Amino acid sequence: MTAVEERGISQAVIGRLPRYYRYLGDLKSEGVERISSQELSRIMNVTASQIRQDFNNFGGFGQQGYGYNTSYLYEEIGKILGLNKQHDMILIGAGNLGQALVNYMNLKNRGFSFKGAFDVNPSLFDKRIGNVPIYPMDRMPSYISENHIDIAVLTVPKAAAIEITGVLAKTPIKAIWNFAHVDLKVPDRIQVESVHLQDSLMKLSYNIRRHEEGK
Amino acid sequence: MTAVEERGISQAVIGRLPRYYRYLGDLKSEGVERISSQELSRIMNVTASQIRQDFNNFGGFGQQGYGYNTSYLYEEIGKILGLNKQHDMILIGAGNLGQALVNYMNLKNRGFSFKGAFDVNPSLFDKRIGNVPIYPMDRMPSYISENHIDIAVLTVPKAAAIEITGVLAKTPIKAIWNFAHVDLKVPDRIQVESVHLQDSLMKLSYNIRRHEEGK
DNA sequence: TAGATTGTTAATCGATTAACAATC
DNA sequence: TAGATTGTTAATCGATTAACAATC
Repeated sequence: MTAVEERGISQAVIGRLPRYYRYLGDLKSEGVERISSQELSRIMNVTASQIRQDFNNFGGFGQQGYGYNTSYLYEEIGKILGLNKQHDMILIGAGNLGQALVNYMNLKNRGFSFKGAFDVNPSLFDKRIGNVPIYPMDRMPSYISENHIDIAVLTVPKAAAIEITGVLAKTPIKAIWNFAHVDLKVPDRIQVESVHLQDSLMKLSYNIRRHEEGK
Repeated sequence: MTAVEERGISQAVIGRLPRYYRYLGDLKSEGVERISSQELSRIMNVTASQIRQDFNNFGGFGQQGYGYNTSYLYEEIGKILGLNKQHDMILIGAGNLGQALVNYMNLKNRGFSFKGAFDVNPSLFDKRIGNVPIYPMDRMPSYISENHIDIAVLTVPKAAAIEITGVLAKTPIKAIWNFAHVDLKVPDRIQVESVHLQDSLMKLSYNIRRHEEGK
């Protein structure tokens, strides 16, 4: 796999990588040393063809007549996903959802770690979320520069999210994990991934209605 | 639009409906009475063709030479998404994330409302999340039947999620909104929508790496 | 009526699946 | 070597975009 070959992978493929990673992690901890695309296709409920095509976007990870080495494939997909690197994060908006994310991520995901939180509410400034201190919002830009923060996690209302994104665009932040119900406009150098909980619930609602109406 | 015509809408289309709904809601509250597919395409950054095709899956909502009536289109998409119906929900797993979701949803989304929460931790049983009481887990199945609960929101660890899904399959629950990092197996009559936060963050991580390596 | 814009068919594009030669 | 299974090309399928006739 060379850098050049990785050009132009579709988001459909990228979107499937975390799921492969999860299943391979499970197989690995079950002590499964090798797996064929056929076996994996049965477990994951996708076609073996798709599995082989997906992996081949990044070069050959398997061996004819043998299959894939579970540990090796797991590690390689981890590298593709950038999970071998440390990602330092800040929380912007220390409300319920934000606090839950900090507690959740700092326990489970070693590669991703919250270093600080920011809010506009002064009553939070002497508090912490677990070990993570809460600072006033206006210290956010300098904190990002000084502490080499990679990812800003946005858990603020819509209007605030747009405003703060403007501020973030002037910092060396690399990415925004957006939980606000709005599409953010950012320079190309900043990656955005949005979690639109309302949209997710609406899809569920659609499927309920559709099933009830017998379609 | 007849029931028959709605057969076989692709998930790609369904996935775009909440975004249309959001933009139309914004336009409506800005006082915009009509909109053409071309104008909307510019605002939403998709093709006008796709907009017209998407809407036409559900019948004609527009008028030649005029465009679409913003309010009417908004209401119709709302109906397609089942947002005109009340959805009663329970929380299963009253941890950080679960509590955040209850506080978040009960404030913002009138159609979706949490009626109760369930947990295995006895120290929570006399507490509430906002107005929502927390009950012992073993009362969950009877509560669902007696209170006609539509949606169970799963914010428990992986192993518990699988076990609880087995219990839910024996109740008249219509849908599961799953936040556990696992793919749930359910009977066809139960709809599942998963929010895999780890997967979302991994996609972001991939895009950071890819951008840094100049691809 | 003339202009605008939908609804809808046709063309294109991309993603998925099938097939099979290469090779371990 | 023979069997198994990948890597990869070809075929199919579905989704997106373009084009334009219908019609408000």
